[in-house]
Amino acid sequence: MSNNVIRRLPRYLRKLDELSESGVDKISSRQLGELLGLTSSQVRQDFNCFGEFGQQGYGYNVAALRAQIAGIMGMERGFTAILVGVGNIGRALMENFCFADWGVKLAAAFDIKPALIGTEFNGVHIYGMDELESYLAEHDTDIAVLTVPKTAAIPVTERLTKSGIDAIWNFTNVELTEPNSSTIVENVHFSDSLLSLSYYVAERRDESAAKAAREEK
Amino acid sequence: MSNNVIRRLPRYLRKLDELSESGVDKISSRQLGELLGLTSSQVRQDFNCFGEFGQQGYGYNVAALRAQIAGIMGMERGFTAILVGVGNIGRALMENFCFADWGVKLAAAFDIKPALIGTEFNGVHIYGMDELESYLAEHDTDIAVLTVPKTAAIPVTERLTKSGIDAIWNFTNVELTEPNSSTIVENVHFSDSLLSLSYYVAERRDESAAKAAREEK
DNA sequence: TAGATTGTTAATCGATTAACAATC
DNA sequence: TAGATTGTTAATCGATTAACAATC
Repeated sequence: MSNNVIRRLPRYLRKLDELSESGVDKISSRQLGELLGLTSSQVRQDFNCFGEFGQQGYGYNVAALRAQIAGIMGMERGFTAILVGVGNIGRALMENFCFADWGVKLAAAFDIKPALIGTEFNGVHIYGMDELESYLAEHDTDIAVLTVPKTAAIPVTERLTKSGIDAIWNFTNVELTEPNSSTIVENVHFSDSLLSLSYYVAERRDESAAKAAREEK
Repeated sequence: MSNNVIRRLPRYLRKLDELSESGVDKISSRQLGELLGLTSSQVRQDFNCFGEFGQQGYGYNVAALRAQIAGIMGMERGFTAILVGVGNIGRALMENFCFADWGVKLAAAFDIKPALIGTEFNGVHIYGMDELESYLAEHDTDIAVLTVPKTAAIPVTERLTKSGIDAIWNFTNVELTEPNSSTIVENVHFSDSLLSLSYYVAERRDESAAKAAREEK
């Protein structure tokens, strides 16, 4: 399936949740497209990749479509995750990000700081880093959330993959994607995001300056 | 400029920084492409969007190319930012994310919690939310980092845009992009990222299961 | 039934890849 | 000079959009 489609599915999901909350229970591809800045054709093509979710002449049932997309994204599979590195970002995720809302169970966290080991954040137990391998040997784990400092990124990743972890949600600003690795890596690169924003701001400022120059003439 | 190209530029930049640190001072489009999983054609096309950065028969000078990309991304423009909402994510950004590395000056932060107002994080002063408008009236500000709780996202965004902010780095899980708005919004949607990862994990598990079933037959 | 909207095929558009002359 | 690699045009590929028959 095209990566572009995969990246749009979560947006549909969020918008459908929003519509549900507002009491909307049916929607057409045209309406949904307008809400997300997409054409109705694209919306229909996206859904048709996975089957027939709508009803001709009627549109899509919001709840049913939501459930279909949730299924496609793997939200009903009971995936479990561990978080490695309980620093600021790790803590922000543990305290403010609701993994369960997206079908993922955050089962444990790991850190090297003695003061943190044995404590809990939001009901999640924090183990010492030396317990990582033994924990993973005993608990089926699908995803590792990597929130360690930059310098620890590579060695910790090696320990994780050696213990059989094949999916990493990477919050370190280190490129983990290796050419021959079979590990699934999803990067949250804050710097890339900020730089993209910076580019568009720069472009906007140039346009304003050009416009001002034209008007002065 | 194509959005795809813009999203690749920060990756080139990070890789070039890495190469610089390792003492590499020239690189060909083929080598750079291999490091990032791109074809040499694509690398050359991307750079040619902005001018001629290389030298035939030689390749690209790492430092010069890095400087060119930094310029394109607006890193030399001295953009300033404020951060609104000093919760866990806000604090994680203030303490661990080096805005200066990407050419952005984080000049101030804002929160409603009286205990935080007047304190500093990493050298950045925290103002009360009621000082937001007066601060923005006095200080040229290019970017607002939005790290407030979900419920505050929309009202705070309105206050920001009314005060002339035209670029928002959005960490709330709320869709701010409005059809007719001229505000530049860059979203960091953790949930979208996790769901994409979840999709690829689900796909991988299905493949493994299919393979196991084939072998059993 | 008439109107609406899907599912799906065909047409268009844009992005990536291939190829190669220019040139260092 | 010979080899290497860019800059750039042309070819290919894939994604988006348009169109419309099917059908609720």
